[in-house]
Amino acid sequence: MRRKPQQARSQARVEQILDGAEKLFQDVGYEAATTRAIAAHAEVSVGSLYQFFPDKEAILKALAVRYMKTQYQTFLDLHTAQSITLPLSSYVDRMIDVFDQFYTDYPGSRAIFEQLLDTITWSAIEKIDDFDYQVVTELARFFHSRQSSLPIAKCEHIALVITKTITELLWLSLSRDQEFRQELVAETKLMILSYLKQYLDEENNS
Amino acid sequence: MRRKPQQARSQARVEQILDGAEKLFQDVGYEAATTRAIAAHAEVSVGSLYQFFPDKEAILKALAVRYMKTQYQTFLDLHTAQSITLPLSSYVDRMIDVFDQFYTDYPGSRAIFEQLLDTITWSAIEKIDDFDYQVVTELARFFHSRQSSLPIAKCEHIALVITKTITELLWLSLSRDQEFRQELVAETKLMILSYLKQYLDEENNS
DNA sequence: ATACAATGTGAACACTGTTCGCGTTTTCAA
DNA sequence: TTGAAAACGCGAACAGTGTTCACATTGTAT
Repeated sequence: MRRKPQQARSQARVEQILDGAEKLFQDVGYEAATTRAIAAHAEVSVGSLYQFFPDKEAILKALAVRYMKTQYQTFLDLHTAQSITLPLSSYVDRMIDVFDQFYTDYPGSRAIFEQLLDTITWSAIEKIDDFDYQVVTELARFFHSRQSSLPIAKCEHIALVITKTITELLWLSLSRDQEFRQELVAETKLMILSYLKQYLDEENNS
Repeated sequence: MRRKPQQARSQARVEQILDGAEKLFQDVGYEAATTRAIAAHAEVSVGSLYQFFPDKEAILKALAVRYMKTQYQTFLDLHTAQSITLPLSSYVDRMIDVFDQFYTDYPGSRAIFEQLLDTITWSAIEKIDDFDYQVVTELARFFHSRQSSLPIAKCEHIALVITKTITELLWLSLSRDQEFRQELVAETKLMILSYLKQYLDEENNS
Protein backbone atom coordinates (compact mmCIF):
# COMPACT_ATOMS: atom_id res chain seq x y z
CA MET A 1 0.00 0.00 0.00
CA ARG A 2 1.46 3.30 -1.16
CA ARG A 3 0.14 5.47 1.66
CA LYS A 4 -1.54 4.46 4.85
CA PRO A 5 -4.94 6.12 5.08
CA GLN A 6 -4.97 8.47 8.04
CA GLN A 7 -8.46 9.82 7.92
CA ALA A 8 -11.62 7.79 8.31
CA ARG A 9 -12.73 9.05 4.92
CA SER A 10 -9.89 7.36 3.06
CA GLN A 11 -10.16 4.21 5.17
CA ALA A 12 -13.62 3.76 3.77
CA ARG A 13 -12.35 4.46 0.26
CA VAL A 14 -9.90 1.59 0.44
CA GLU A 15 -12.73 -0.78 1.28
CA GLN A 16 -14.80 0.81 -1.47
CA ILE A 17 -12.06 0.19 -3.99
CA LEU A 18 -11.46 -3.37 -2.83
CA ASP A 19 -15.13 -4.31 -2.94
CA GLY A 20 -15.67 -2.68 -6.30
CA ALA A 21 -12.56 -4.28 -7.75
CA GLU A 22 -13.51 -7.74 -6.50
CA LYS A 23 -16.89 -7.55 -8.15
CA LEU A 24 -15.34 -6.31 -11.39
CA PHE A 25 -12.62 -8.96 -11.42
CA GLN A 26 -15.27 -11.64 -10.93
CA ASP A 27 -17.42 -10.25 -13.72
CA VAL A 28 -14.97 -9.42 -16.49
CA GLY A 29 -11.61 -10.75 -15.33
CA TYR A 30 -8.43 -9.04 -14.26
CA GLU A 31 -7.08 -8.04 -17.67
CA ALA A 32 -10.37 -6.63 -18.92
CA ALA A 33 -10.91 -4.68 -15.71
CA THR A 34 -9.51 -1.26 -16.61
CA THR A 35 -8.15 0.89 -13.82
CA ARG A 36 -10.64 3.49 -15.08
CA ALA A 37 -13.43 0.96 -14.73
CA ILE A 38 -12.33 -0.06 -11.24
CA ALA A 39 -12.28 3.58 -10.21
CA ALA A 40 -15.68 4.25 -11.75
CA HIS A 41 -17.11 1.12 -10.12
CA ALA A 42 -16.00 2.34 -6.70
CA GLU A 43 -17.12 5.89 -7.50
CA VAL A 44 -13.58 7.17 -7.13
CA SER A 45 -11.08 8.80 -9.47
CA VAL A 46 -8.11 6.95 -10.92
CA GLY A 47 -5.84 9.22 -8.93
CA SER A 48 -7.31 8.11 -5.64
CA LEU A 49 -6.79 4.55 -6.65
CA TYR A 50 -3.06 5.09 -7.08
CA GLN A 51 -2.89 6.87 -3.77
CA PHE A 52 -3.34 3.60 -1.90
CA PHE A 53 -2.15 0.97 -4.35
CA PRO A 54 1.20 1.19 -6.18
CA ASP A 55 -0.28 -0.48 -9.23
CA LYS A 56 -3.20 -2.50 -10.52
CA GLU A 57 -1.62 -5.78 -9.46
CA ALA A 58 -1.50 -4.67 -5.84
CA ILE A 59 -5.29 -4.51 -5.74
CA LEU A 60 -5.55 -8.12 -6.80
CA LYS A 61 -2.89 -9.11 -4.28
CA ALA A 62 -4.71 -7.35 -1.46
CA LEU A 63 -7.86 -9.20 -2.40
CA ALA A 64 -6.04 -12.53 -2.41
CA VAL A 65 -4.34 -11.87 0.91
CA ARG A 66 -7.75 -11.20 2.47
CA TYR A 67 -8.82 -14.74 1.56
CA MET A 68 -5.49 -16.32 2.42
CA LYS A 69 -5.57 -14.99 5.94
CA THR A 70 -8.91 -16.71 6.47
CA GLN A 71 -7.65 -19.94 4.94
CA TYR A 72 -4.55 -19.90 7.12
CA GLN A 73 -6.53 -19.33 10.28
CA THR A 74 -8.83 -22.27 9.51
CA PHE A 75 -5.75 -24.38 9.00
CA LEU A 76 -4.28 -23.32 12.34
CA ASP A 77 -7.50 -24.13 14.18
CA LEU A 78 -7.21 -27.70 12.98
CA HIS A 79 -3.75 -28.28 14.42
CA THR A 80 -4.46 -28.01 18.12
CA ALA A 81 -2.55 -30.00 20.70
CA GLN A 82 -5.21 -32.67 20.92
CA SER A 83 -5.29 -33.36 17.20
CA ILE A 84 -1.89 -35.02 17.59
CA THR A 85 -3.59 -37.98 19.23
CA LEU A 86 -6.00 -38.44 16.34
CA PRO A 87 -5.64 -41.56 14.20
CA LEU A 88 -3.72 -40.71 11.07
CA SER A 89 -6.62 -41.48 8.76
CA SER A 90 -8.97 -39.23 10.70
CA TYR A 91 -6.45 -36.44 10.64
CA VAL A 92 -5.91 -36.64 6.88
CA ASP A 93 -9.68 -36.75 6.42
CA ARG A 94 -10.22 -33.59 8.40
CA MET A 95 -7.32 -31.66 6.98
CA ILE A 96 -8.30 -32.19 3.38
CA ASP A 97 -11.94 -31.53 4.18
CA VAL A 98 -10.96 -28.19 5.69
CA PHE A 99 -9.19 -27.15 2.51
CA ASP A 100 -12.05 -28.41 0.39
CA GLN A 101 -14.65 -26.72 2.54
CA PHE A 102 -12.91 -23.38 2.21
CA TYR A 103 -13.74 -23.11 -1.46
CA THR A 104 -17.37 -23.92 -0.73
CA ASP A 105 -17.55 -21.36 2.07
CA TYR A 106 -15.86 -18.64 0.02
CA PRO A 107 -16.83 -19.23 -3.58
CA GLY A 108 -15.45 -15.83 -4.56
CA SER A 109 -11.95 -16.87 -3.58
CA ARG A 110 -11.65 -19.20 -6.52
CA ALA A 111 -11.91 -16.46 -9.12
CA ILE A 112 -9.47 -14.24 -7.23
CA PHE A 113 -6.88 -16.99 -6.82
CA GLU A 114 -7.35 -17.91 -10.46
CA GLN A 115 -6.70 -14.36 -11.65
CA LEU A 116 -3.71 -14.20 -9.36
CA LEU A 117 -2.16 -17.31 -10.85
CA ASP A 118 -2.84 -15.95 -14.32
CA THR A 119 -1.27 -12.59 -13.63
CA ILE A 120 1.51 -12.53 -11.12
CA THR A 121 4.94 -13.41 -12.40
CA TRP A 122 6.31 -16.54 -10.80
CA SER A 123 9.27 -14.79 -9.25
CA ALA A 124 7.03 -12.14 -7.68
CA ILE A 125 4.90 -14.55 -5.69
CA GLU A 126 7.21 -14.36 -2.65
CA LYS A 127 4.92 -12.28 -0.49
CA ILE A 128 1.93 -14.38 -1.37
CA ASP A 129 3.86 -17.61 -0.97
CA ASP A 130 4.61 -16.64 2.61
CA PHE A 131 1.32 -18.18 3.59
CA ASP A 132 2.26 -21.41 1.87
CA TYR A 133 5.57 -21.33 3.68
CA GLN A 134 3.92 -20.80 7.04
CA VAL A 135 1.57 -23.70 6.40
CA VAL A 136 4.51 -25.94 5.52
CA THR A 137 6.42 -24.96 8.65
CA GLU A 138 3.40 -25.48 10.85
CA LEU A 139 2.70 -28.83 9.27
CA ALA A 140 6.30 -29.94 9.69
CA ARG A 141 6.20 -29.09 13.38
CA PHE A 142 3.01 -31.10 13.69
CA PHE A 143 4.53 -34.16 12.02
CA HIS A 144 7.59 -33.91 14.23
CA SER A 145 5.32 -33.91 17.28
CA ARG A 146 3.63 -37.07 16.15
CA GLN A 147 6.87 -38.83 15.33
CA SER A 148 9.83 -37.27 17.03
CA SER A 149 12.18 -39.84 15.54
CA LEU A 150 11.68 -38.16 12.18
CA PRO A 151 14.22 -35.35 11.61
CA ILE A 152 12.64 -31.93 11.34
CA ALA A 153 14.26 -31.42 7.94
CA LYS A 154 12.57 -34.53 6.65
CA CYS A 155 9.29 -33.36 8.13
CA GLU A 156 9.56 -30.17 6.16
CA HIS A 157 10.08 -32.03 2.93
CA ILE A 158 7.03 -34.16 3.61
CA ALA A 159 4.98 -31.13 4.54
CA LEU A 160 6.00 -29.34 1.37
CA VAL A 161 5.12 -32.31 -0.82
CA ILE A 162 1.76 -32.70 0.86
CA THR A 163 0.84 -29.04 0.76
CA LYS A 164 1.64 -28.66 -2.91
CA THR A 165 -0.17 -31.86 -3.81
CA ILE A 166 -3.34 -31.08 -1.91
CA THR A 167 -3.45 -27.53 -3.23
CA GLU A 168 -3.01 -28.70 -6.80
CA LEU A 169 -5.53 -31.55 -6.68
CA LEU A 170 -8.25 -29.60 -4.87
CA TRP A 171 -7.69 -26.75 -7.27
CA LEU A 172 -8.20 -29.15 -10.15
CA SER A 173 -11.38 -30.45 -8.56
CA LEU A 174 -12.92 -26.99 -8.61
CA SER A 175 -13.08 -26.96 -12.40
CA ARG A 176 -15.30 -30.04 -12.50
CA ASP A 177 -18.81 -30.95 -11.39
CA GLN A 178 -19.79 -31.87 -7.85
CA GLU A 179 -19.58 -35.62 -8.39
CA PHE A 180 -16.13 -35.50 -9.88
CA ARG A 181 -15.01 -33.16 -7.16
CA GLN A 182 -15.96 -35.60 -4.40
CA GLU A 183 -14.26 -38.41 -6.26
CA LEU A 184 -11.08 -36.36 -6.52
CA VAL A 185 -11.16 -35.39 -2.85
CA ALA A 186 -11.42 -39.08 -1.98
CA GLU A 187 -8.46 -39.95 -4.20
CA THR A 188 -6.44 -37.13 -2.69
CA LYS A 189 -7.12 -38.45 0.79
CA LEU A 190 -6.10 -41.94 -0.20
CA MET A 191 -2.89 -40.70 -1.77
CA ILE A 192 -1.85 -38.50 1.12
CA LEU A 193 -2.72 -41.15 3.69
CA SER A 194 -0.79 -43.92 1.95
CA TYR A 195 2.19 -41.58 1.63
CA LEU A 196 2.14 -40.46 5.26
CA LYS A 197 1.86 -44.03 6.47
CA GLN A 198 5.38 -44.56 5.13
CA TYR A 199 6.67 -42.19 7.77
CA LEU A 200 4.10 -41.86 10.52
CA ASP A 201 2.93 -45.17 11.87
CA GLU A 202 0.16 -45.39 14.37
CA GLU A 203 2.09 -47.14 17.15
CA ASN A 204 2.59 -44.04 19.23
CA ASN A 205 -1.13 -43.44 19.69
CA SER A 206 -2.82 -44.23 22.98
CA MET B 1 -1.29 -19.63 -37.14
CA ARG B 2 -3.03 -16.95 -39.13
CA ARG B 3 -1.75 -17.93 -42.54
CA LYS B 4 0.14 -21.00 -43.57
CA PRO B 5 3.43 -19.98 -45.19
CA GLN B 6 3.46 -21.18 -48.74
CA GLN B 7 6.81 -20.01 -49.95
CA ALA B 8 10.13 -21.20 -48.63
CA ARG B 9 10.97 -17.61 -47.78
CA SER B 10 8.19 -17.27 -45.25
CA GLN B 11 8.77 -20.76 -43.87
CA ALA B 12 12.19 -19.59 -42.82
CA ARG B 13 10.70 -16.39 -41.37
CA VAL B 14 8.45 -18.36 -39.04
CA GLU B 15 11.47 -20.18 -37.66
CA GLN B 16 13.31 -16.87 -37.45
CA ILE B 17 10.48 -15.35 -35.43
CA LEU B 18 10.18 -18.37 -33.16
CA ASP B 19 13.90 -18.52 -32.44
CA GLY B 20 14.16 -14.79 -31.88
CA ALA B 21 11.10 -14.75 -29.65
CA GLU B 22 12.34 -17.66 -27.54
CA LYS B 23 15.64 -15.93 -26.87
CA LEU B 24 13.86 -12.68 -26.00
CA PHE B 25 11.33 -14.37 -23.73
CA GLN B 26 14.18 -16.08 -21.88
CA ASP B 27 16.09 -12.82 -21.51
CA VAL B 28 13.46 -10.26 -20.55
CA GLY B 29 10.26 -12.27 -20.01
CA TYR B 30 7.03 -12.42 -21.93
CA GLU B 31 5.45 -9.16 -20.77
CA ALA B 32 8.56 -7.08 -21.34
CA ALA B 33 9.10 -8.57 -24.77
CA THR B 34 7.42 -6.04 -27.03
CA THR B 35 6.06 -7.21 -30.35
CA ARG B 36 8.29 -4.51 -31.84
CA ALA B 37 11.28 -6.01 -30.03
CA ILE B 38 10.43 -9.53 -31.14
CA ALA B 39 10.16 -8.32 -34.72
CA ALA B 40 13.44 -6.42 -34.47
CA HIS B 41 15.18 -9.39 -32.86
CA ALA B 42 14.13 -11.62 -35.76
CA GLU B 43 14.99 -8.87 -38.27
CA VAL B 44 11.41 -8.75 -39.43
CA SER B 45 8.67 -6.12 -39.38
CA VAL B 46 5.74 -6.18 -36.96
CA GLY B 47 3.44 -6.69 -39.91
CA SER B 48 5.16 -9.92 -40.91
CA LEU B 49 4.83 -11.13 -37.39
CA TYR B 50 1.06 -10.76 -37.46
CA GLN B 51 0.91 -12.49 -40.82
CA PHE B 52 1.66 -15.82 -39.19
CA PHE B 53 0.54 -15.39 -35.60
CA PRO B 54 -2.90 -14.02 -34.65
CA ASP B 55 -1.46 -12.38 -31.57
CA LYS B 56 1.52 -12.22 -29.27
CA GLU B 57 0.23 -15.06 -27.12
CA ALA B 58 0.19 -17.41 -30.08
CA ILE B 59 3.95 -17.11 -30.40
CA LEU B 60 4.42 -18.26 -26.83
CA LYS B 61 1.96 -21.10 -27.37
CA ALA B 62 3.76 -22.26 -30.49
CA LEU B 63 7.01 -22.30 -28.53
CA ALA B 64 5.42 -24.32 -25.74
CA VAL B 65 3.82 -26.81 -28.11
CA ARG B 66 7.22 -27.44 -29.66
CA TYR B 67 8.51 -28.62 -26.27
CA MET B 68 5.34 -30.47 -25.34
CA LYS B 69 5.46 -32.60 -28.46
CA THR B 70 8.91 -33.76 -27.46
CA GLN B 71 7.82 -34.42 -23.89
CA TYR B 72 4.81 -36.40 -25.03
CA GLN B 73 6.88 -38.54 -27.38
CA THR B 74 9.33 -39.39 -24.61
CA PHE B 75 6.40 -40.39 -22.46
CA LEU B 76 4.98 -42.64 -25.19
CA ASP B 77 8.32 -44.37 -25.68
CA LEU B 78 8.23 -45.44 -22.06
CA HIS B 79 4.87 -47.20 -22.28
CA THR B 80 5.70 -50.02 -24.64
CA ALA B 81 4.04 -53.42 -24.40
CA GLN B 82 6.90 -54.90 -22.43
CA SER B 83 6.86 -52.22 -19.74
CA ILE B 84 3.60 -53.74 -18.50
CA THR B 85 5.58 -56.65 -17.06
CA LEU B 86 7.89 -54.33 -15.12
CA PRO B 87 7.68 -54.38 -11.33
CA LEU B 88 5.59 -51.46 -10.16
CA SER B 89 8.43 -49.79 -8.33
CA SER B 90 10.70 -49.95 -11.38
CA TYR B 91 8.00 -48.51 -13.54
CA VAL B 92 7.34 -45.57 -11.22
CA ASP B 93 11.06 -44.99 -11.00
CA ARG B 94 11.48 -44.79 -14.74
CA MET B 95 8.39 -42.72 -15.42
CA ILE B 96 9.28 -40.01 -12.98
CA ASP B 97 12.90 -40.02 -14.09
CA VAL B 98 11.75 -39.45 -17.64
CA PHE B 99 9.78 -36.37 -16.64
CA ASP B 100 12.63 -35.14 -14.50
CA GLN B 101 15.21 -35.78 -17.21
CA PHE B 102 13.22 -33.74 -19.69
CA TYR B 103 13.88 -30.50 -17.85
CA THR B 104 17.58 -31.30 -17.74
CA ASP B 105 17.68 -32.14 -21.43
CA TYR B 106 15.74 -29.05 -22.45
CA PRO B 107 16.62 -26.34 -19.93
CA GLY B 108 14.96 -23.72 -22.12
CA SER B 109 11.58 -25.37 -21.71
CA ARG B 110 11.32 -24.28 -18.10
CA ALA B 111 11.26 -20.58 -18.88
CA ILE B 112 8.76 -21.06 -21.70
CA PHE B 113 6.39 -23.14 -19.58
CA GLU B 114 6.76 -20.63 -16.77
CA GLN B 115 5.82 -17.70 -18.98
CA LEU B 116 2.92 -19.73 -20.33
CA LEU B 117 1.53 -20.38 -16.87
CA ASP B 118 1.95 -16.70 -16.04
CA THR B 119 0.21 -15.48 -19.13
CA ILE B 120 -2.46 -17.72 -20.52
CA THR B 121 -5.88 -17.37 -18.97
CA TRP B 122 -6.99 -20.54 -17.26
CA SER B 123 -10.00 -20.99 -19.47
CA ALA B 124 -7.89 -20.64 -22.62
CA ILE B 125 -5.53 -23.50 -21.85
CA GLU B 126 -7.72 -26.05 -23.66
CA LYS B 127 -5.48 -26.50 -26.67
CA ILE B 128 -2.39 -26.75 -24.56
CA ASP B 129 -4.04 -29.06 -22.06
CA ASP B 130 -4.74 -31.50 -24.86
CA PHE B 131 -1.31 -32.93 -24.25
CA ASP B 132 -2.08 -33.41 -20.59
CA TYR B 133 -5.32 -35.09 -21.56
CA GLN B 134 -3.57 -37.43 -23.96
CA VAL B 135 -1.05 -38.37 -21.31
CA VAL B 136 -3.86 -39.12 -18.86
CA THR B 137 -5.72 -41.28 -21.38
CA GLU B 138 -2.60 -43.17 -22.32
CA LEU B 139 -1.71 -43.72 -18.68
CA ALA B 140 -5.23 -44.94 -17.87
CA ARG B 141 -5.03 -47.47 -20.68
CA PHE B 142 -1.71 -48.65 -19.32
CA PHE B 143 -3.08 -49.13 -15.81
CA HIS B 144 -6.06 -51.00 -17.14
CA SER B 145 -3.68 -53.33 -18.97
CA ARG B 146 -1.81 -54.09 -15.79
CA GLN B 147 -4.95 -54.63 -13.74
CA SER B 148 -7.96 -55.35 -15.91
CA SER B 149 -10.17 -55.74 -12.86
CA LEU B 150 -9.91 -52.00 -12.35
CA PRO B 151 -12.65 -50.10 -14.25
CA ILE B 152 -11.31 -47.84 -16.95
CA ALA B 153 -13.11 -44.88 -15.38
CA LYS B 154 -11.23 -45.46 -12.14
CA CYS B 155 -7.99 -45.79 -14.07
CA GLU B 156 -8.57 -42.38 -15.57
CA HIS B 157 -9.07 -40.81 -12.18
CA ILE B 158 -5.86 -42.37 -10.93
CA ALA B 159 -4.00 -41.28 -14.03
CA LEU B 160 -5.24 -37.72 -13.65
CA VAL B 161 -4.24 -37.55 -10.00
CA ILE B 162 -0.80 -38.91 -10.75
CA THR B 163 -0.15 -36.70 -13.75
CA LYS B 164 -1.11 -33.52 -11.94
CA THR B 165 0.89 -34.47 -8.86
CA ILE B 166 4.06 -35.38 -10.70
CA THR B 167 3.88 -32.28 -12.86
CA GLU B 168 3.41 -30.03 -9.85
CA LEU B 169 6.11 -31.56 -7.68
CA LEU B 170 8.75 -31.76 -10.39
CA TRP B 171 7.91 -28.21 -11.35
CA LEU B 172 8.48 -27.17 -7.77
CA SER B 173 11.79 -28.98 -7.69
CA LEU B 174 13.08 -26.87 -10.57
CA SER B 175 13.11 -23.74 -8.45
CA ARG B 176 15.53 -25.23 -5.95
CA ASP B 177 19.13 -26.42 -5.95
CA GLN B 178 20.30 -29.78 -7.25
CA GLU B 179 20.35 -31.48 -3.85
CA PHE B 180 16.83 -30.44 -2.98
CA ARG B 181 15.66 -31.43 -6.42
CA GLN B 182 16.88 -34.99 -6.01
CA GLU B 183 15.30 -35.17 -2.59
CA LEU B 184 11.98 -34.03 -4.01
CA VAL B 185 12.14 -36.49 -6.89
CA ALA B 186 12.67 -39.27 -4.38
CA GLU B 187 9.70 -38.15 -2.30
CA THR B 188 7.56 -37.94 -5.40
CA LYS B 189 8.45 -41.51 -6.33
CA LEU B 190 7.62 -42.72 -2.84
CA MET B 191 4.29 -40.97 -2.85
CA ILE B 192 3.20 -42.16 -6.27
CA LEU B 193 4.34 -45.71 -5.58
CA SER B 194 2.55 -45.99 -2.26
CA TYR B 195 -0.59 -44.61 -3.88
CA LEU B 196 -0.47 -46.95 -6.88
CA LYS B 197 0.08 -49.96 -4.63
CA GLN B 198 -3.43 -49.38 -3.31
CA TYR B 199 -4.79 -50.32 -6.72
CA LEU B 200 -2.14 -52.21 -8.65
CA ASP B 201 -0.74 -55.13 -6.76
CA GLU B 202 2.16 -57.10 -8.08
CA GLU B 203 0.52 -60.52 -8.18
CA ASN B 204 -0.06 -60.52 -11.91
CA ASN B 205 3.64 -60.30 -12.71
CA SER B 206 5.55 -63.35 -13.92
C1' DA C 1 -10.30 32.56 10.75
C1' DT C 2 -6.06 31.06 8.96
C1' DA C 3 -2.44 28.09 7.57
C1' DC C 4 -1.08 23.82 6.45
C1' DA C 5 -1.45 19.03 5.65
C1' DA C 6 -4.15 15.33 3.75
C1' DT C 7 -6.93 13.97 0.15
C1' DG C 8 -9.30 13.90 -4.49
C1' DT C 9 -9.21 14.84 -9.46
C1' DG C 10 -8.80 13.75 -14.49
C1' DA C 11 -6.32 15.49 -18.51
C1' DA C 12 -1.93 14.31 -20.22
C1' DC C 13 1.97 11.05 -20.95
C1' DA C 14 4.40 7.11 -22.46
C1' DC C 15 3.87 2.88 -24.16
C1' DT C 16 1.39 -1.26 -25.69
C1' DG C 17 -0.76 -4.83 -29.13
C1' DT C 18 -2.79 -4.71 -33.47
C1' DT C 19 -4.35 -3.17 -38.18
C1' DC C 20 -4.20 -1.95 -42.98
C1' DG C 21 -3.06 0.43 -47.26
C1' DC C 22 0.63 0.19 -50.19
C1' DG C 23 5.17 -1.12 -52.09
C1' DT C 24 7.98 -5.33 -53.22
C1' DT C 25 8.90 -10.02 -54.57
C1' DT C 26 7.61 -14.53 -56.35
C1' DT C 27 4.97 -17.48 -59.25
C1' DC C 28 3.41 -19.17 -63.50
C1' DA C 29 0.74 -19.19 -67.77
C1' DA C 30 0.89 -17.19 -72.32
C1' DT D 1 10.48 -13.35 -71.94
C1' DT D 2 6.80 -11.00 -70.26
C1' DG D 3 2.94 -9.66 -67.77
C1' DA D 4 -0.29 -9.80 -64.26
C1' DA D 5 -2.01 -11.94 -60.26
C1' DA D 6 -0.99 -13.81 -55.90
C1' DA D 7 1.92 -13.96 -51.91
C1' DC D 8 4.65 -11.41 -49.00
C1' DG D 9 6.76 -7.45 -46.36
C1' DC D 10 6.50 -3.07 -44.37
C1' DG D 11 5.85 0.57 -40.66
C1' DA D 12 3.06 4.71 -39.75
C1' DA D 13 -1.34 5.10 -37.71
C1' DC D 14 -5.00 3.56 -34.41
C1' DA D 15 -7.25 2.46 -30.24
C1' DG D 16 -6.48 1.37 -25.95
C1' DT D 17 -3.76 0.61 -21.60
C1' DG D 18 -1.49 1.70 -16.83
C1' DT D 19 0.37 5.50 -14.54
C1' DT D 20 1.62 10.35 -13.18
C1' DC D 21 1.25 15.03 -11.59
C1' DA D 22 -0.05 19.84 -11.22
C1' DC D 23 -3.89 21.59 -9.31
C1' DA D 24 -8.50 21.83 -6.72
C1' DT D 25 -10.86 20.45 -2.64
C1' DT D 26 -11.49 18.98 1.98
C1' DG D 27 -10.13 18.27 6.82
C1' DT D 28 -7.42 19.63 11.04
C1' DA D 29 -5.38 22.38 14.45
C1' DT D 30 -3.85 26.80 16.12
